Amino acid sequence: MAVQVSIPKGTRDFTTSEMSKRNYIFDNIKTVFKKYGYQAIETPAMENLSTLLGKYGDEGDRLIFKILNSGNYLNKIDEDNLNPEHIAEITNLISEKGLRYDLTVPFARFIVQNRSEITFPFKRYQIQPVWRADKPQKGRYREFFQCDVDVIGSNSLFNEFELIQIIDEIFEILNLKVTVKINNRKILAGIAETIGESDKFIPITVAIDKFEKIGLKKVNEELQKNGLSQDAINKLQPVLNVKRNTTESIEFLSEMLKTSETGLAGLEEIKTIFDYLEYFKPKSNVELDLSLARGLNYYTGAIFEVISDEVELGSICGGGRYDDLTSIFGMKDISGVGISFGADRIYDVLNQLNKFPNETEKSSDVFFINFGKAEELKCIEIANELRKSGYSCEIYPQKAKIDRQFKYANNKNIPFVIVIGAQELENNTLTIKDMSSGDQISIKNSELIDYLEKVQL
RNA sequence: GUGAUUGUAGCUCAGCUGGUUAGAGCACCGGAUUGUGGUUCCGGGGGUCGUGGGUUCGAACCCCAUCUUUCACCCCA
Repeated sequence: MAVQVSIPKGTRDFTTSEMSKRNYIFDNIKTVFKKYGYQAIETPAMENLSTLLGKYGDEGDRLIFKILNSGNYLNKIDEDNLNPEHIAEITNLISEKGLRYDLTVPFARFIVQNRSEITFPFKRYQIQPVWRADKPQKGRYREFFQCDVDVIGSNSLFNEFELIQIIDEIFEILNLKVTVKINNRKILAGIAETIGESDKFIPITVAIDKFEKIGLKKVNEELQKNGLSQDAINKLQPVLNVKRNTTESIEFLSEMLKTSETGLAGLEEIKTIFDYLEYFKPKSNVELDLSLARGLNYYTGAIFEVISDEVELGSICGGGRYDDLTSIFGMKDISGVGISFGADRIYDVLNQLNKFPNETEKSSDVFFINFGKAEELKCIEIANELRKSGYSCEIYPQKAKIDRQFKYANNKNIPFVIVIGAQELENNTLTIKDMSSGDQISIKNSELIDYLEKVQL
């Protein structure tokens, strides 16, 4: 080969057919967001490192792509300091910008910076790529899209309920059967409190979060490794090893959390959400799942996760309430709740189940064969009329062999091909071929729109 | 970051214990068919075998390094 071309590790090109499928997902998600009054914002691909660093833990900091300063970025470097021990300080001197790692932290920055122009409660959605310097593997890329929808500046559990409605509506439109799992961080905190290990709350949530994946035994091992007493682990067993439906879980918790103020508050929140759901009756399963914890530690109240009932692929949507996200940027007491749809995983699920509608593949409704200058002019005239009526159509841009042009139309999945040659031009007719059946008929130019309506294109 | 794994034509892959001119299918181009695609037949172009080094009379094949692919862990969408 002449030149070796490639793209960076963990990134992808999207072909025309992949893009039409991706847009099918994005368009449907956006439509639903807008229907509930959420408005789009965008933030820059890069943020100041001071905005990003320290928000995702040490692990996260390592995964942020850093951007070299422009110009002579070495001019602040002292040669004596050039060794791996000083990597953090050196990084500070040569880089002050990084690519965004998620949409939530830039959103918090956005709120603080633009607070004077925002009407609270603020409902926004944001669909943009994010970047992580992770090692790529199955379902994990270095560049991927997040579709976030959040409402900030309102404590009401109505917002949690509305997000469940949105989840339910989107997956109904996409024709996917899903289960929405709900839990509450206050319940988890209450559990940690009642088993006497409040200070180990974070390791407990991290371990519980793995329950589905690694099973009870390994969760217990991990808890032990993190210094939980055997007594506490024993007390935790009934939470994990009994399968309960939502009602049973609520009963179980009201007994267990009797002595925990925080835990009972969380339970009340869960009850309120399920009361809303009594009226609304979602199509998806919505259940209280005590093993749901979510790794991200900025969540403080309700947490959500959505999994496909038909394909095992991890969570395809998740989120929760965070009471204090903007305080890291100096704006206190602003509570928010939001969820993020994993477009890449939803794509994989739809693809595996073959649930993309066929028309997402189609490029145009009608294709015109080009026979030469005179015929081409006629085609332009008819094509413009079709476009006015809402049909998409294209004319082959130059005279070429007929079979070549038909092949082109076939490869682009165009359902109808119109042939206007010397004969048709003379009689003011056109020949239209239905590419799926192979039938073709000759009709008057004026009958074309009627014909297309009849075949319900 | 730790441990495996992959790389041969645009794509998917064959290629024997190392042996001289590296193959197939699909795609592409031309023809059978100068107004008919998706099915048929014939022909054609396209590869310094990821890259660099080493062993050998001889390397796609063995050794080392490096990049890349995929996967598990960590973490996460």
